[in-house]
Amino acid sequence: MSDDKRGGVQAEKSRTRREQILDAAFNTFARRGYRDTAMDEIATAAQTSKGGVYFHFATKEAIFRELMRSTADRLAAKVDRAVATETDPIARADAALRTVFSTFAGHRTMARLLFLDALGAGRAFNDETNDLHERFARMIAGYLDQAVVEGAIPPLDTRLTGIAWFGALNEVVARWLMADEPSRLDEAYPPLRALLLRSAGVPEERIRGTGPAT
Amino acid sequence: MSDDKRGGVQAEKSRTRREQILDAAFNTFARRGYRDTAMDEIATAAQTSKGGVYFHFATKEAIFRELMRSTADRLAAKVDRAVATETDPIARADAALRTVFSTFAGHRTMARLLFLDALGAGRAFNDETNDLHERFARMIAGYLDQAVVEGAIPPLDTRLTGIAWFGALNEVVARWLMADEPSRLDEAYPPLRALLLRSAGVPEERIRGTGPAT
DNA sequence: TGGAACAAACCGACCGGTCGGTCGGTTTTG
DNA sequence: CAAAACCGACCGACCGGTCGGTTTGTTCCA
Repeated sequence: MSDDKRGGVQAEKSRTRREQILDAAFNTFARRGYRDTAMDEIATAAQTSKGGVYFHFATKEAIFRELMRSTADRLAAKVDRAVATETDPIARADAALRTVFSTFAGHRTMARLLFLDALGAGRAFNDETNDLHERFARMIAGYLDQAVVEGAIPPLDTRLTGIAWFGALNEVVARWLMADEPSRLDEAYPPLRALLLRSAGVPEERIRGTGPAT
Repeated sequence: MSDDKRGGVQAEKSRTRREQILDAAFNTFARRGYRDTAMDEIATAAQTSKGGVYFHFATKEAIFRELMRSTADRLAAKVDRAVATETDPIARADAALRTVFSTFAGHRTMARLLFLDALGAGRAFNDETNDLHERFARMIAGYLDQAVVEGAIPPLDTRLTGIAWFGALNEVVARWLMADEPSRLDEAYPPLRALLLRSAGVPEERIRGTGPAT
């Protein structure tokens, strides 16, 4: 977009200021959420004025968009690079997962910006959402505990599994809501069922065997 | 909270009106999101006035809270009931999953309210978030496709698996961000790794075998 | 070299609109 | 007639975006 080849002091300063603003916006968005962040805050944090910010960016949304994309770009590139160093598919999965984890562990803010969807609204919404997730994750974990006790599945980290199951379910439903994909939610049931059961160590015969008529 | 035993016409009407408001709020929140819903909208949709709404509820947040909780209660109860009809753990998992799916399929609004976290903010945030999820889900699916081609994992619905994996990862990270659990994100790596690999049909020996030293 | 002329970058007071919540008053019910 | 329920005009705070004006850097010519 901006291939400024002329390296004047002015253009240089401009680029720097742009980065300052992006940086300030990144931190503020990650800390206070999109809606609760005022343009004045970004301006102040970037040590400039609102007018200055609006010289570099058209709207608040534009800042957010650019931030989101570039951050995601960086993460995706990092993962791609890590994956490229391996050849075995499983080693690749390991590399990808480890890259994401270590990146987030080192940059909580990045994780917040990219992965905390509910951060768009204020505290009220956020807290309530949080409780809901916690609640369902626990519910699933409880059932998993029972299954372990009854010997239906091998012992495992039921807490983590509950969280992961809920996350997977949530995401599938969210995709359906947002993109109408699949057109009928039920279509996602068989593969998701199989995936979840497998993930808990249910033997393949049992998965195929007990499946309802679809 | 409100154990009104006296069954006067007044109290009855009051309860009805309360329900009306809750109902209107439910629909409006689900359609337009928390922040974008104005109290006047709720009032109008409930065929009353803002003053009327504020007679029954203290704040906007209180309405949302009650709505979220009661809706979650209903869903959880429904799942519990469905699960109770089965004894075999796998049949129970089936029942739970099917209940959620069919409930949501029949009540999209409920799904939106409960499962679309990003709905708290406006369109801008929502769209961007949506793109991000789509992007990473596709990325994962792409790698899974490779793994299938190379024969490392059996053929499966890579699209759905990509979505589910991302959802699981997202949720684990989100829990860490919100509740500091686990305190160090890395601690979630081994169990999540195992869970994801298992879900894709990687044999148990491979999962245990290739694991990094941690 | 100096300085006029021009443009890029920046500033912050201000505007327009929104919205949660309030309050004095009115209607309905017991 | 008292209490409950309801109404809607209004208030005050907030906030994204604008705009006229100022500062800073760049160019070019005498």
